[in-house]
Amino acid sequence: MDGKQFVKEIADINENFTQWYTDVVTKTELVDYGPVKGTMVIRPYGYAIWENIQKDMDARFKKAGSKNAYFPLLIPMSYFTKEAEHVEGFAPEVAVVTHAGGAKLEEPLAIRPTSETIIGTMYSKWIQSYRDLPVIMNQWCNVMRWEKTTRPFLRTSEFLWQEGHTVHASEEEAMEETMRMLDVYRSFAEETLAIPVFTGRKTEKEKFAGAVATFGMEAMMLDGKSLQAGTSHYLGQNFSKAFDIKYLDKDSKLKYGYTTSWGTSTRLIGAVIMAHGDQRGLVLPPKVAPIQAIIVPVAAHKGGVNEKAAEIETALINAGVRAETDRRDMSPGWKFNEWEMKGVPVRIEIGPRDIENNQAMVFRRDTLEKTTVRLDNLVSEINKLLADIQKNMLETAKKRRDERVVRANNLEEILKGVDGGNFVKAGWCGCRECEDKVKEYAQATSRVMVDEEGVPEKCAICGKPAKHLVIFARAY
RNA sequence: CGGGGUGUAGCGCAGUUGGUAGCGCGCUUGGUUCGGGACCAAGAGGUCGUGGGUUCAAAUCCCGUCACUCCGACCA
Repeated sequence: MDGKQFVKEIADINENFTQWYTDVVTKTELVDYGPVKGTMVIRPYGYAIWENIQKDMDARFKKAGSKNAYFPLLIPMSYFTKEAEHVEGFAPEVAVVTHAGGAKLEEPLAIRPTSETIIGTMYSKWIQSYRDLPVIMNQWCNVMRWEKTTRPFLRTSEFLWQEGHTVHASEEEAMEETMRMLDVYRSFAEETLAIPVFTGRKTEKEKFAGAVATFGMEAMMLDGKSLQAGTSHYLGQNFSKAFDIKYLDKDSKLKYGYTTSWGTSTRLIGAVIMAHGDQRGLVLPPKVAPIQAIIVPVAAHKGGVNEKAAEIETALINAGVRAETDRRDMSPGWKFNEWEMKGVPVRIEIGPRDIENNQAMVFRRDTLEKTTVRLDNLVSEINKLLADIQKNMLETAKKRRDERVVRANNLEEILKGVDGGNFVKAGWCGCRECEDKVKEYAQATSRVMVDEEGVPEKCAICGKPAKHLVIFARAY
């Protein structure tokens, strides 16, 4: 048997990307489907990725002055009605608890779809003076949005995320915070997930319900579609006025604060899968891979093999590598394929012949290259290799993306661009009608505005003077 | 919420003139194997999604219902 039989297990990545994705998340044991429609069970292997994401991102938040807290899951329905746009935007997808303790509740309770309302309520109690500002808090939690169609990680009824909520004394400071966190997300995506992203402001149509301005980061998936991988919202005084977040300023005047919120979710795991995967399955960036190096003993029944494998494992763990040894009683080929499918960045094969020659076979998942490494240098070589894989994955993804960003001067070109699996940059006059036209004609939406790259003269849709340079793409 | 598809062993499926359920993988036990999904032998595992109807007899025919899934409209 060659590798072909194995490859058949995962759908063809080019022929049916959706099926490929579903195969990858289930066959690699990242998730299982939950009993309630649209919910997912995150299995240990998938959850470990999330833990690595959390750890890395959390350190970046702390560095940016944020502290973690926790707010309740259940929010009185009346809280939502305080901000008009917010309630209108979220009402259709809020799950509501009507009964508890064996009786109907006086007031229904919303299962949080996001926590602006309850956090705003608490902030209004906590903030008195300009000395209390800024308030920068984040919570890691689950939220629930009753989506019509769902897909593991990308859109599930319940998902894990982090939501940061801040209050500032001035508009400038709040805006700065909004952009700072957007940049934290961008650097995290590139440095840790090895995913290049476009960041920029969202159009009115695409912004968060209740925000003054929404900024997002968009990542290109292997099929050329875009995934919104994180958002940072400038909320102005919309929420501070709705929730009465006021402080007494230096000039003894009572003023409303300016708030922001920012979030990323387990969708990031979906982004990693769809930005790096290949025909064999997952390809995980070393920084988030649950297992960075898998050791596969060959002919383990022969003397010294298991001992050598254990020795290598210990040395790697001591050097800070997440290493494991696969001691299952299965043929080596089976293990090779399984760990490749699961995206482990580095595989180390150790057998009698290697031990004799004081070496090990080392395989890297990103390029599928196999080399021999002397046992004396193994630990340092693996560490070097992991760093190189991390770097190479970003470069590869960036190159792939940059080749698929095109310009368009009219609707036909926009359609042609997205049909070819590209991101399309085009001038836009700023009106909703033109945005709707693109949606109707090309099934593509505006992702972010990247005005800093230079705004073209004319709107590609209506021909009137352009106000923005927009990236249009089909999106998840 | 509109259009299509599928429900049979853990997974993937086969099963029509209606006659009491099968294949591959996986699983268990024993043995031989082990450098790219090993082999032999013996096993375990099913109220055929669900409710009703027709019939001596239903996985199979009829009616209802539920679930899942794909494609559209809505969304991190």
